[in-house]
Amino acid sequence: MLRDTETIVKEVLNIFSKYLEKQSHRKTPERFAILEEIYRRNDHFDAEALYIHMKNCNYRVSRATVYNTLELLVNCDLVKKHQFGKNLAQYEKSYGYMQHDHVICAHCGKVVEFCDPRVQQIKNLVADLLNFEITHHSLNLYGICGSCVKAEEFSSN
Amino acid sequence: MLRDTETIVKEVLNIFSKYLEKQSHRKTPERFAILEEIYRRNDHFDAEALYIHMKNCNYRVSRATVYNTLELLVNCDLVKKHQFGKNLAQYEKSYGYMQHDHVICAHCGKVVEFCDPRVQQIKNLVADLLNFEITHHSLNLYGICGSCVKAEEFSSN
DNA sequence: ATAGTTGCAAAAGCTTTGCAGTATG
DNA sequence: CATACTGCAAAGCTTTTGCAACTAT
Repeated sequence: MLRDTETIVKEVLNIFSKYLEKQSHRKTPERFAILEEIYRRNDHFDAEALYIHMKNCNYRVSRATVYNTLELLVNCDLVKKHQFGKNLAQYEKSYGYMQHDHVICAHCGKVVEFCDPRVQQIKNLVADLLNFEITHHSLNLYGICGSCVKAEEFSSN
Repeated sequence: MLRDTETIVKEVLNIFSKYLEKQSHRKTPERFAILEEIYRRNDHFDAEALYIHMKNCNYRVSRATVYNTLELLVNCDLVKKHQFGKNLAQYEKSYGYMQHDHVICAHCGKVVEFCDPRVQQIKNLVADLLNFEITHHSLNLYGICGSCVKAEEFSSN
């Protein structure tokens, strides 16, 4: 049974609050507002989109604070940061979500998530063989999604 | 038996030449000089480092040409482009190399290569399940390498 | 009270683009 | 000889930084 958004928002605000306390960081309204906005939205987003969205909601935040807060949220594992081949960081909320990786359509930009236990096996083996303490990973598959393939076939006929 | 650098350089220059011809692109001395420099060097590099290196070797090239040529080389599979978590593209020569992935040390920046057949299995399964034509992928593991772990233990004692 | 945070704007860093000149096919 | 390519410099974009004002503790 999936918990509703309100419950999740409460939980993450609480987790963030405890994290800030532990790290002796200040609990500013901006930080909580940004976290809340992230968890009320879906999908992947970049820093600029989040900033614009905050502005549209009449929050008075700066880009600097958005970047600052995103970094904190990444550090306490409430948000994941990705790079899907472009020079642009993409973020996504991660609390309560299963660990997953991404397939990206090079044509339409669509991002689809998937999960494969073999990724963990690879991490374990590499950590062992190469003597690394692996903290996280990034696996992106790039290609063309079904609908874009069809569109291509259509236009070439 | 590994072929020597000269042989490999000749082969890639030849491959690039044929690629340019096929695509009706011009065979300029700058393009070949850049390819040759890449294949005479090792490890990963970024566009700026390559540009500086060309300058030091008294080639008269511009950044624009470096970026332009790198894109061509990526397109004909002679060079691979990576993003190791930073907003900075890293490149590496790929001809004659086994397909591999990377482990990156978050402390010292060291990049180690590894190869695991399960990556291909994952690609096949995802292509099938999600109906994608996968063209390439990027798998990076991030962590701390053995020597950096030791250094940490040392400094905390 | 004091120092961590904020907003703003400027700067930084990587990459792309516009343009006039050059050289390839 | 037409035009793709080049160098150079400027612009573009994302992200970071400096600083004065503010505010959480």
